[in-house]
Amino acid sequence: MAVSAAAILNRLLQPKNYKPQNKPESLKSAIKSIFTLLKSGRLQRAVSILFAFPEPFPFSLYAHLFRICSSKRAIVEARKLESHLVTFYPSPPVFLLNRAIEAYGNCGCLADARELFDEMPKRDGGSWNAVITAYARNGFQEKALSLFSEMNREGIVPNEISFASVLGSCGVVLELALSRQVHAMVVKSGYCKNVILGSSLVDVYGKCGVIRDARQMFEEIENPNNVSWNVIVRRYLEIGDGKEAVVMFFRMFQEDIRPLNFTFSNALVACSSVSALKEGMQIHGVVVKINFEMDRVVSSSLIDMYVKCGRLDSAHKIFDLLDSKDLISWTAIISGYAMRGRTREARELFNMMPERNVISWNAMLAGYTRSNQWEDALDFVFLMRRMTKDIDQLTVVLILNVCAGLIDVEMGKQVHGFIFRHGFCSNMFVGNALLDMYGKCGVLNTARVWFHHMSQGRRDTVSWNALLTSYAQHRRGEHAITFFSEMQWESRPSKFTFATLLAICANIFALNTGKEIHGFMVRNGYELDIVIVGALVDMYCKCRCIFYALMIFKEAASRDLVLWNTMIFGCCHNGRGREVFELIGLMEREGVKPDHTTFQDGKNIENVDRTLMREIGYILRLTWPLISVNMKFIAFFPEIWRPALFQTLKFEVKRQALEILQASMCILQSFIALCRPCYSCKL
DNA sequence: CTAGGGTTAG
Repeated sequence: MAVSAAAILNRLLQPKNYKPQNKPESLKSAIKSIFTLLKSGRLQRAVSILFAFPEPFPFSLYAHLFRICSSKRAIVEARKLESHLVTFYPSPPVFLLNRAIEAYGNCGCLADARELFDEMPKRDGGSWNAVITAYARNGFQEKALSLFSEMNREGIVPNEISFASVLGSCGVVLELALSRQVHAMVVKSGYCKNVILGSSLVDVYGKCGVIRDARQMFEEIENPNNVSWNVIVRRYLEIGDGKEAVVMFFRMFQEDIRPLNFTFSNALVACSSVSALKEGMQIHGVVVKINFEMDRVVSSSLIDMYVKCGRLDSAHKIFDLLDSKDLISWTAIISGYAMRGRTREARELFNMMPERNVISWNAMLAGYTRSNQWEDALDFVFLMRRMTKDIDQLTVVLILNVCAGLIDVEMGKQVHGFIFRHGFCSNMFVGNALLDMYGKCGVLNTARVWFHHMSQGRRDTVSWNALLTSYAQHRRGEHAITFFSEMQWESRPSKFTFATLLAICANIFALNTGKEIHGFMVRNGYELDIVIVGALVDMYCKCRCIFYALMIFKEAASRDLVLWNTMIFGCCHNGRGREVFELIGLMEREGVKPDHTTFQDGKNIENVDRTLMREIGYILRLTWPLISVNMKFIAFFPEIWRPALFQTLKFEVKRQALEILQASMCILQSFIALCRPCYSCKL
C-alpha cells in the first residue's frame, strides 16, 4: 500500500512537461550516468541519482551496487539501496536481499544483516549462506557454526558455498570433530571434486594439527591449484616441518603450477628454518626465472633467507638491486648485520633508513645487546626515547637487558616504573626480563619479591630458571638447589634448569646432588643434548669423578669443540696428563679443530717475554694459519708450561714445543668455554 | 552471484 502511494505521489510531483513515454529513455540515461560515476569511484553520487528517480531500477543494477557497497564497506549506501529497493518492489527477489545481507556483513554491521535475515518473508539457502558468512567474517565463528546447525535442522540443504564458509570457521576455532562431519557431508553431497572445498579441508586439518590427514586430503585433490599448494606448504611450515614444506614447494614447481608470492615467502622461511641454503638459492633462481624479483613480499623473504643462512653479502646484493626498498627489506638487512655482530654496518644502514618503526628500532637495539655492547645500547636507547614514542614490550625487554648488562639496578628500577605505568607488567616476557635484571644485578631480595609477585599464571619455567641462575651466579648455589624441589610443584623443569643446576653442583662440588639430577633426567626421559652432556662432564670432573665423566663423554651422540675442551680441561684438572694428549690426538682424528674465532686479536700485555711471544707466534702461524695470535692468550699461559716451552724453543725442538702448545691452547679454550654465558640467561 | 589461502622485518 505504502509503496504504491509513494509511487502515485511521485508521479504527481513530476514536472508538467514530463512525458510518460520518455521514461525509459531517462532511466537509461540515469543508469548510464550511474555507471560513469561508479567508474570514477563516486558511489555516493551514484546512489543519490538512484533516489532522484523514484521508480524501480533493474535488479541487476541493485545487485551490482550492493557488490560495490560490500567491497567499499559503504554501510550508508547499502542501507539506502535496501530502502530504495523495498520501496519500489513490494516483494523483492530473495537473491537481492541476500546481496544486501552480504553487503551488511562485509561492512561489519551484523545487526543489520541479522535483522534483514530475520524479517525476510522468504529465505533460500543463499540467505543462510550470506548470514553465516557475515558472522564468520566478523569474528563470530561459533555463532556461524550454530547457525549452520540451525540451517540443517530446518531442513535447508547446504551447498558448497555453505561448506566452504563453515570449514573456514572450523579452522579458526579449531573444531576438528565438526570438520570431519562436514567432510563427510561434502563427500555425501558429491562435492568431492570441488578444489576449493578440498583446499579448505587441507587447511582445516592442518590448522587442527592433524597434518597427516591434511596431506591425505591434499593428495586426493585431483588438480590442486596455487591456493591448494600454498595451503599445504604453509601448514608444513607452521607445524615446524620446514623440510617437508620445501619438498612440497619443489613438487609444486614440477607440476608446473605458478606459485603465489606468499608461497615463495613460505618456502623461503621454511628454508631458513632448516638452514637449507642450497634450496633457498634454487628458489631464488626460480624467482628470477619467473620475474618475481621485484615483488615486495618475495624480495624481503629472499633477503631474510640469505640473512638467516649467514649470507649477508648475497642479502645485501638483493637489497641493493631493489628499485623500491620498503621498511621491511630495510629492517631485514639491518637485523642481519646486527644479529651477526656487525653492529657498525647495521648502524650505518639504520641511519640511512628513510623511515623507521618500532621493529627496526628494536632490531638495531637487539644487535647491540646481542653483542654485549652495553654503552652503545644505552646511547641508542636514549636516542630512541628522543626520536620516537613507539615502544613495545620487546623494547622494554631489551632495555632491561641493557640494565642487566651494565649492572645498573638504579636504571633498572626506573624502567620498572615505566613498565608499571604503561601496563607492560602482565606480559610474561617483560616479567621475566625484570626478574633477570634484578638477578643479574645481584639484588636477589627484590628478584625474590618480584618472583613471588608473578606467582601463578604470570610465571613459567623461564622465570624459575632466571631465579635459579641469579642465585647461582651470586654464590648462593645451595639456596638455588632448594628452589628446584619447589619448582616442580608448578613448572616442568627444562634443560636450561638442569644446565644451571649441574653447573652449581660443579662449583660447590656437590657430587651426590649432581648424581641425583643426572638420575632425575634419565628417569624422566630428558634428552641429553650436547650442552647437558658438557655440564655433566664438567660436574663429574670438578667433583673428581673422572671415570663417570669419561664414560658420559664417550657415549655422547656428538662432540663439539667446547665439549672436547671441557673433557680435556677436566683431565688436566684431575692430573691426567696422559689422557690429555690422547684426547688431543682423538680430537684431531675426529676432525675437530680449534677455529680462529675462538681467539680474537688482543693488545700487547706487559710482563711477557717478547722473544717468547714471537716464537710462539711463529709456531702458531705454522700450525693454525687461520689463528691470529692473541697476546692475551700468552699472558694466560699457565706458569707450569711456560718454562718448559721456553726450554724447548731454545733447543729448537719444535715438535715438542708444538705439543705443549696444543695442550695449553686447549686448556685456554676450556677456560673460554667455562666463561661462555650460561644459556639459561637467554630470555 | 555467493566460497578457500595470505603480509615478508625485531
